[in-house]
Amino acid sequence: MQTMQSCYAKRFRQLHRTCLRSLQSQPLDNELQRRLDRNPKKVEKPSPITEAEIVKWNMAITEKMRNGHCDSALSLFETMSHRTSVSWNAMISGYLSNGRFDLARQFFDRMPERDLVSWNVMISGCVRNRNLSGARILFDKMPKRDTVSWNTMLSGYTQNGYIDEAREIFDKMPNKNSISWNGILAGYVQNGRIEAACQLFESKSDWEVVSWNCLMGGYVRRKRLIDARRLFDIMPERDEVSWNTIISGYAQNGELLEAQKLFEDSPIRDVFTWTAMVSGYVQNGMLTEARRFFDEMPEKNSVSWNAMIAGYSQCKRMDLARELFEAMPCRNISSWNTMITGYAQSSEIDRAWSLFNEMPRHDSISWAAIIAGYAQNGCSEEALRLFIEMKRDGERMNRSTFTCALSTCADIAALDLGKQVHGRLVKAGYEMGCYVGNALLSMYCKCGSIDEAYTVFEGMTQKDVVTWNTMITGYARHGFGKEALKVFESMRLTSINPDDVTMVGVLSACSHTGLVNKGTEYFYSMDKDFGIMAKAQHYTCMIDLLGRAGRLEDAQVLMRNMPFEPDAATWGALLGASRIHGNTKLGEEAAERIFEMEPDNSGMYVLLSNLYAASGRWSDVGNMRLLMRDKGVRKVPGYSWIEVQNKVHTFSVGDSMHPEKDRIYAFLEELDMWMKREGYISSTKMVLHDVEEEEKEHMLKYHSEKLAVAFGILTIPSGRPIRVIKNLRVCEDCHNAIKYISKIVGRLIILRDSNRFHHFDGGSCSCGDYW
DNA sequence: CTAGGGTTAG
Repeated sequence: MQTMQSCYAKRFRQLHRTCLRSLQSQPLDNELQRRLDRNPKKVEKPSPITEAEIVKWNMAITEKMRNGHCDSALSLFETMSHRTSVSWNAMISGYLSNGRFDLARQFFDRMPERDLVSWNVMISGCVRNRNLSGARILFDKMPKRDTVSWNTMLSGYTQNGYIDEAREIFDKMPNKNSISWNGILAGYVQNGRIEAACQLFESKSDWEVVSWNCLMGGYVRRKRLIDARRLFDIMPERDEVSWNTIISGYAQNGELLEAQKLFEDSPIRDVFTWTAMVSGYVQNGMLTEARRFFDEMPEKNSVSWNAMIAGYSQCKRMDLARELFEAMPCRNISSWNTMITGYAQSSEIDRAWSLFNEMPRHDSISWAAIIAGYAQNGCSEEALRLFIEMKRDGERMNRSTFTCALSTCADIAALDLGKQVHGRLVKAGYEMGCYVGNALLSMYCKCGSIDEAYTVFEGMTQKDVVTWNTMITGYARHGFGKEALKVFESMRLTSINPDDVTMVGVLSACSHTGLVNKGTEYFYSMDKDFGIMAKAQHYTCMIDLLGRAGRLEDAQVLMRNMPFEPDAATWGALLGASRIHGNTKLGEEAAERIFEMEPDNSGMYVLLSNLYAASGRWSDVGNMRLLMRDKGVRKVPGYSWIEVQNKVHTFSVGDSMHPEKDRIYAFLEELDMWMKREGYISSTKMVLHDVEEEEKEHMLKYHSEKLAVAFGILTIPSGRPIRVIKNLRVCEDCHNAIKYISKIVGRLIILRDSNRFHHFDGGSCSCGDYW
């Protein structure tokens, strides 16, 4: 067991390294070095500068930095003839608060004599950048440490979820002040260990009001309003934060009457109090009330405006949001971001984009919002292009943009790009926690690289239920049912409980592998073993499982007895089973029900016409086509794509646009000859087995997936798998043909269709011709 | 340069 673990850890590191290598090294910032090395401007009469003057200069630098004018601060700094460590520190902390960690670090490394504050500033910069190991190195290296140094390390650990390390720091530190005590308390609170926080809180009595508020805030965040209120009532002194915390607690949780009562009782009503009320009403969808409070507010800041704008935008009232946005006296970056998010989520991506271009400055949230906007509106390529632009803009990727990038790569199955993102992730020094790790795992699964997915999975030191589910479902969708079940069995040995998603994965794994008895066993023991009630999805899995195994009768009985109304997916499972087993009558009935529920589902017409074709009812095949035309069912054009050397090549049926088309077509002709020699017979009569529209054999040969596969064989070096993605289900003839092709050329071909993965190898497919 | 409350992404 132990050696297995370290073996995977090693493979995980190797994967990291290969991803890192695929990145180009970043150019060094030589320009800055030149500017710093340049001699300070010679003053005609070198008059001795007074201490008061130095202080004035330093304050000016701090002021410039506070207003975000890094360049003016730098010119001031350069012009100074006497720089004290305070000047250097002002530059460093200025850069840090303006998000320029790299420049801050360069100043820190170059400053002649670092004082205690310089070290502390730099450590806090690392912490704010979530670079804990960097912070720790500095902390261990610094010649002298004061309480601030210890506290910075402490809060660094707690804010990033390392509560054990934080506790170690806390226990070791020689002098503790009230900030240290509050630090460890906040650590427990922020990491969800509210009981531990409570215990600590009871172990001493001289807590400051800040800590009372902190614990109360913890209860509020966990919606434990009664506990929060108990603290509020007994705390020895209350400040405005105490009042605002309890008020916003009630407001956020829908208890607006109580919130309003406290609002009136409160001795101080500041901007926070008013905004809490507005946002409370907003979050409960009570926009009129929110607006009344908003209008009555004696003073508003940008956050108050933003809360109201967010309210309108969450209700898709972008007209009203826009009105406020235009009217507000000073917008901050959040206002812009709120508007962009609103437009993106109302499918008005063009408006989001023009605001994005209008806004004065972008932060990581603006980028995440616009990128997610494009990705969610189906423009994955555009989203990925923006990532590159984001880097050019100097915005560093954070956990959010990384996960967003990974899921976008997963959507279009861009494995090479995904690996580059993986490389950047490693380079940026992110620890493989669940948040990032799950996205990475899912990317490898959806990009068809199931082995690398498993490497990531084994390498992850922290796994949550999502991690396990992703791996199980990943294996199931790739047709590796046994592996999926193995993962599930090892999950049962951990303390993490399976949930309903896990069981959908497990059941579909059984179904794809034909493990009828095992699946049935899991299905009926779900409730007893894990306390999971079967949902409609689980019944659909079971109907699929029984149907595929040819037990169509049992499948129908189960469907009749299920406590839900069958939906299109359930009938779809039955239709699929009927197709495999050639039960036309049952198939027709299922199809009819589906057409009633989802008249536009073109995939189902295809499935039904396949069924007719399989039983030789050719006139019905023709009728289906007419029916589709009459009902105006919009055919989704089928296309496939493949990534070669970082570029995505897209093919549609009979494609004649690709620059390499002559080579591809010639190669397909040659392949065809070989395939026929091996015994392949094309099934040209199955006219509608795909929504791609063609009838003749020579056209069928050029289905988009065949074109993409042929292109892949021609361009991807041998030994590497060919990964092709198709937006619809793969058609039967292509599936058959690709099996032959995999044997003839001796290559592994991995095809992702709209439903699942097919691994073609040596003439057979991992789906066992069941899909 | 290290604590607690209101807005924006995933």
